[in-house]
Amino acid sequence: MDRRQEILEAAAKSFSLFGYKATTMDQVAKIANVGKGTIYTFFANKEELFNAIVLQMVEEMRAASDAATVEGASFEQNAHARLMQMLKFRETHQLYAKLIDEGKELRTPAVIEVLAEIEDEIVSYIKTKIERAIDKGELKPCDSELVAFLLFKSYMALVVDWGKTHQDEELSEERIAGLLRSTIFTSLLA
Amino acid sequence: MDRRQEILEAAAKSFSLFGYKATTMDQVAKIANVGKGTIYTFFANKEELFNAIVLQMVEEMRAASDAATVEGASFEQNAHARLMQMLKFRETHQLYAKLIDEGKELRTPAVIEVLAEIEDEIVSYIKTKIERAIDKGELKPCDSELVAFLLFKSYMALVVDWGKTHQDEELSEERIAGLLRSTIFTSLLA
DNA sequence: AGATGACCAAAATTGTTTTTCGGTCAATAA
DNA sequence: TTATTGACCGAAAAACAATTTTGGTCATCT
Repeated sequence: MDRRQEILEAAAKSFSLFGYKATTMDQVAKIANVGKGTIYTFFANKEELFNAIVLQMVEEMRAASDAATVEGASFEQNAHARLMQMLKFRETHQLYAKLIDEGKELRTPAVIEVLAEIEDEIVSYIKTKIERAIDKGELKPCDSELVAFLLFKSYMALVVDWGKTHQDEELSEERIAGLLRSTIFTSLLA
Repeated sequence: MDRRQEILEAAAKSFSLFGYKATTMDQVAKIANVGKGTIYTFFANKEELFNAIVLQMVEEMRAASDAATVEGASFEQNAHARLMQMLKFRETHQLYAKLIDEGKELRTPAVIEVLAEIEDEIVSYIKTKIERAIDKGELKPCDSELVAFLLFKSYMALVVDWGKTHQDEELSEERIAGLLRSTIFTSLLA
């Protein structure tokens, strides 16, 4: 068997279960059935191992988001589906949920950093989708970077933040879709 | 002189300078030139004294925001001016800046709570402005609560969050105004 | 009757000891 | 020769103990 793969799987399991800080290299070595030193022949240090795992997760998210896309549907429909899909990952995906919690509670720097990178990744993913829609003539030209940022932040606010100020009553997906349709999305149409 | 007023001024000074946690009741008593026990004849405890000070600040903000309003200007212009005004308070107003920092770094619960209340206050202030504009026929009917929330979060994202992911290069006010004009604001017009 | 500051328990801070953990590398195995 | 290992190390964290600070009270004094 591939030792590198064994290590990746063990690390993914441990980070998902215990988070970054509470995962020890001894722990990972034991789960992977390798000596601790072996890990360091594949990964320079704990943080690089962690980054590798997170990269895997980002790919999973991208795949899930692409899967939520409907060929031939409007930009609005697809953008909505993709953003909702990615935001659901925050609660659904064990590792993601764990990292969000650890970032908030423990303030682990490596985790905070990686969470910011994930969000950047999402924004630039949205940005490419906007640019493609502009090329197709579906949207009118705009500052795609800013619009992607605004869209992401808006969804975050409605999906994640709203519940915190309104006794955890989360907004229905329909209400979110309706609000954004009548504000941001229509303005973007060509 | 009014002992209650002396205490309020002393507390405002101390909270602004040192934050909530690092302000002691002995400190406030000394600055106000009263015995510590006297404070407790006017305020039930430290947190109530704190709330009284924050309430003063919220009034100041509301006044500053109203002052930024131009009679006869469009909803967009006034909403923009008011929101920018309130968001500038975050850096400008010594107490507000101190509290934001303390909430983030120290995590003082009383501070976090009060910061959330301030934001709620801002959102409901925007909400009333939206409703008034709808009544005047300037805006078409909408879910004023949600729109107010979205507007506030959008401004927060552009003014406060953008710099964090883009090496602290903050967006120009003109760029912010332009983006929101071409997305949210135009959609709201009647 | 209003104001005060010495006083108290609880909480925070500081100081000390013990344990844990990331990373290395000489020894070992293949 | 090359890949793997786990005992070992210093630094950092956790656990624990000792000390100080602080919000709040109340008997005393204007």
